[in-house]
Amino acid sequence: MSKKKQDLIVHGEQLFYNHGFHAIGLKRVIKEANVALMTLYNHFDSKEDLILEVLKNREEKYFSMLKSHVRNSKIQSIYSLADAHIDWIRKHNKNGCMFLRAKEEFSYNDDHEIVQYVNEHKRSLLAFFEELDFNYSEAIQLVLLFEGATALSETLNVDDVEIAFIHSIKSMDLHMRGE
Amino acid sequence: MSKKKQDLIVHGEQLFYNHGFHAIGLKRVIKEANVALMTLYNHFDSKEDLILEVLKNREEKYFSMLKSHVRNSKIQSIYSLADAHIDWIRKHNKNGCMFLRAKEEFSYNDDHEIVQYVNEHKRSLLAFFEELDFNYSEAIQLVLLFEGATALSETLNVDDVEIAFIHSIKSMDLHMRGE
DNA sequence: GTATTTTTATAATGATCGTTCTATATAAGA
DNA sequence: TCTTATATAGAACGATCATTATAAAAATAC
Repeated sequence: MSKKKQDLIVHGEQLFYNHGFHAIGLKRVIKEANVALMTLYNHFDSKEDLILEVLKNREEKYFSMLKSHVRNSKIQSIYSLADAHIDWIRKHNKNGCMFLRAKEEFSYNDDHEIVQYVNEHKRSLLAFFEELDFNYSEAIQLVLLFEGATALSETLNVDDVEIAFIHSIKSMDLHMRGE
Repeated sequence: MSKKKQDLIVHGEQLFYNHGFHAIGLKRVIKEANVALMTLYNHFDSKEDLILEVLKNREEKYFSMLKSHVRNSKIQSIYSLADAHIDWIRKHNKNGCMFLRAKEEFSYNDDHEIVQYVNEHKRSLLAFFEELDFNYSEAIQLVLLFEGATALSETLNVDDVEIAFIHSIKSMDLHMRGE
């Protein structure tokens, strides 16, 4: 991938995530990426096309991070994944889930490519847990806890969120074993 | 409160919630509320002032709903509150938490009145659970589950979310009793 | 019924938006 | 060296944005 294109994606991700998709204009993106406007339109069809590529790039980073934390047993995996998710929040997610934010901002049209992409992304997360041999109900519970940790970190101290998050995972773990 | 002002708040809430704060212009709000532009500016200082009043109105509705579901014991209360929260999601929250969305869209400035208000709102929710005699750790866990249910309902079937949500509450309940 | 307040429609402000066009400059490959 | 692809700056497009100004119409109060 072209260096300029990469710059646009990297700085686009930062700006869109920190300020919102509608709030950030392309002028700001090209300024931050140090790229000419026509270079942006050379690499991307439109603003929404850029946003879509930013999201795809972020999804790839997140899932490859998750996959690197899978352990031998499913129980070991969830604690490892929970730690990794909190680390991710600390580094990249102080402002909520970027995918949900994208869906929210473009939800005026259910058929919108971005909306559909986010729906697929969340289904992928659910499928990821199911592939670790959690059943559907358990997988949903895990996604609920992951979403909760992300959302809660927007307004509360991440250290406190981490404690509650791990505590909830533990409760779920014990509950599962008890059955 | 004036009928016109009420209409602006009601329709503003719907539009801002469904499409985003930056994505919706005042023209759209007054059109939907059937009110003249100058009437809007007669009742509100600015767009952000309208947004703030919309949020305050929504907070009042949500908390009064929650309070009406408090039961005699804390354990009875959390199941009742969990049901009520899922009902609220079904009725008003298919697009995520409006308060978090507001914070996200105005987070370019931490000192922003809207950002501070949302922080206070979330602290109020935490305090609400603490007043039900849950300790700080338990209260955070509950808020995490509530946030998780709201976020998850954006992309997954609410019926499925409800099952996972109640299941998580149950796990937490049992874990608390076990100590 | 007169006075006062509220609501209305319309237009202008200056700014920014996404997108397109033109034309020039730079760099790489043959 | 000639060609081709890529990047640049700058202007223009039509549209929309929040906000303010003006002045007439409607509703309300005394």
